[in-house]
Amino acid sequence: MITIKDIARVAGVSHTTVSRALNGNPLIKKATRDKIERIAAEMNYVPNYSAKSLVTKRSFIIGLFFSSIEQGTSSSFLVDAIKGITHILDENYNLTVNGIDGVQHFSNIQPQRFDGILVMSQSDEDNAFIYHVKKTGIPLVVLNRQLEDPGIMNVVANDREGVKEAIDYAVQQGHRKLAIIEGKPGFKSSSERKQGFLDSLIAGRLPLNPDYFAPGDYSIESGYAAMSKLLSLEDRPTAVFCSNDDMAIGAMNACYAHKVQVPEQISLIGFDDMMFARYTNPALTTVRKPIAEISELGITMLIQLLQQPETPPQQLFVNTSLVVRDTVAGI
Amino acid sequence: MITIKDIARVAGVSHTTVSRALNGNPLIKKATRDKIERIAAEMNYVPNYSAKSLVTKRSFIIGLFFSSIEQGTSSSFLVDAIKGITHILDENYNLTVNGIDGVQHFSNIQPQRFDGILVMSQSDEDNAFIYHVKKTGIPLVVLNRQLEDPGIMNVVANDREGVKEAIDYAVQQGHRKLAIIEGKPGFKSSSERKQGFLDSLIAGRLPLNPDYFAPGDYSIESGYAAMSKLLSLEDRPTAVFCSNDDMAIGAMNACYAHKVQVPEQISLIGFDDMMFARYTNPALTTVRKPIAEISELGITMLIQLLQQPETPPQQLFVNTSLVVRDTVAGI
DNA sequence: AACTAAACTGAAATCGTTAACAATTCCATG
DNA sequence: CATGGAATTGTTAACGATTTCAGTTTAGTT
Repeated sequence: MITIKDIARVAGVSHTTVSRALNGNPLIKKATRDKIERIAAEMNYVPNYSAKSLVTKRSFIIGLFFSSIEQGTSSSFLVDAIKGITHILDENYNLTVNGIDGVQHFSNIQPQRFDGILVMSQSDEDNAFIYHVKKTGIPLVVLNRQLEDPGIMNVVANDREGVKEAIDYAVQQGHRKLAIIEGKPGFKSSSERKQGFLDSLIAGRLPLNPDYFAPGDYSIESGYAAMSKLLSLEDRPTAVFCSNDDMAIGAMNACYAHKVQVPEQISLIGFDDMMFARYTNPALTTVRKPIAEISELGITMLIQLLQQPETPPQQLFVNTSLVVRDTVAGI
Repeated sequence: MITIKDIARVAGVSHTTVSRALNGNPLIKKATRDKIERIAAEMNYVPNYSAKSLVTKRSFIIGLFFSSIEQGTSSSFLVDAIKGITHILDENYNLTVNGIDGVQHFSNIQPQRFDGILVMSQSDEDNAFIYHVKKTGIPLVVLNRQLEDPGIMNVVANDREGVKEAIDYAVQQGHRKLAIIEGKPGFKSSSERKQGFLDSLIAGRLPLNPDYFAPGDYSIESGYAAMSKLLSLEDRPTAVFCSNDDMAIGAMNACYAHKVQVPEQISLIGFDDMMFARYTNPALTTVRKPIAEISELGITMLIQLLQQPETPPQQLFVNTSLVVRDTVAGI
């Protein structure tokens, strides 16, 4: 492996000059700089990042942390996030992917190891981790889950608004008996989406039937089970909002199993707009949650934070949008 | 940040002794070691990985490279791989996730930056990258795509066998007119699966109808298009093998659109067994490809390779298995 | 021509760790 | 009680970069 000293020898200058030339230090004369750059290129020089890190105290590693990657995180979610980030992040940085639940020792999370951290948070339980990171002083952006703390940079979708819009649409189509299959208890998104659902019903002065609130946990299976329960009701709802698309798919399966026609007999609305939503049968009407955009915005903010640590934390919202397909019928 | 020198001062020994004690060097007396470990724990010492890396020339970073993460890689694929790896990999290592198509400068891939590299390869085009890595001497394991080169550690599923088994099953159900929707041209998996398809037809002495070979590219859309073409044939096939589940979903949608009943009028077989395969309607009969197992085996081999660089490269096969659900009817 | 400020380059220290080699301590032995 | 080898521990020099501070050119003024 060749080092700046090798280059210095060839160029007939000191290694200090080489370091400066290669790092764009303005003190170096153009002629010298050009010569050094040429030689460095010829010799296929690549800086030793460990040495660089040791003295500059930067690791060139950005950590992306999910609540969990083993469970509860749907795959489109994870992928869209990674896509959004690698799309923006330049090649000098390495992106590492971890599950918070896999972090045994918080002590492994320190400034020397991560230049910045993105947390794709789904649950309040992430708070311990988030506050640890904050305490270490590592630049931090929390995505996807709205935080109470205004001291942390936060990028989220307005789930609540998005759901309200979708339910408004269903109401407008004539539905009066609306049910919800709720998300995983404890997840902020679950309560946000439920709130949006309630907002719409209340705005429309519709009755709230306790039977129409079915518990779920974001898994396909739970959607199936919840829907089965709703279908067994004497007074069935005419439309069901599923707190994510996975559960909507489970719900749709339950309808098939019970020989209930979608949307003729019951309407369905999902949330996320994952890749397959367009390809269910019938195609799923859902609320699009722009995870890729959230991630892109998040990494952009993080880079900003790396360059200007004094950037004041803000809370940024990304808009969801209603995607009308074929699972909601007019009444 | 506290260093081994701080600990040394407190413990009244030299920093070398501290280093040795903390690294399990057998030369250190038990009493001394215990004392040092206690102090280190009390002081919340965490080693500086940059410094460690600089002198040991190990980066504690494992790179996971996909052919692309922007396109062509289905999300369940990416996620299952990450899951499998993080499941095995211990916390001292960082896992970075990259797309080969995002690597601008091969020079960034050097031993000082990666202790080991896993390539989840889908295309011959990855070869340039793979051989660059091999040349640098970074321990390397290539997953998912079978290589010609016996000098590289390689973990793959026996796609061909798996497909043959699936087609044999369809034949056994009475099908004689079988079509295939092929995978992305240039991808090794595409030709392997096609071979498995051919193997079965040939073994069953069935005719090969050129109309029954429809091109695809692994995307849902291409499955839809290919199926539409097959359905428009005068002499339709009775069963269609789709080279992955995404295309099977597209194909199923085409059937719906053309009001063709699955499996009554046409049978469908997929490949991968992704999470949603169980939840299509009807549930998809498919070949399960154990990406998580492949990844786990791969990272295990890689760790082996890190510890014993002289481990001879081998080619390991992981078995696929036929998952019978509801898209293949008897004739 | 002499002087001075600006422009540029270099020497040496530093980051936190490991490792080669040297030095010390400890005990059993003669 | 000296002695010698084994068992421990310490000294010092890397590793490859950046940075501080000092030194040398260069160019501009008088």
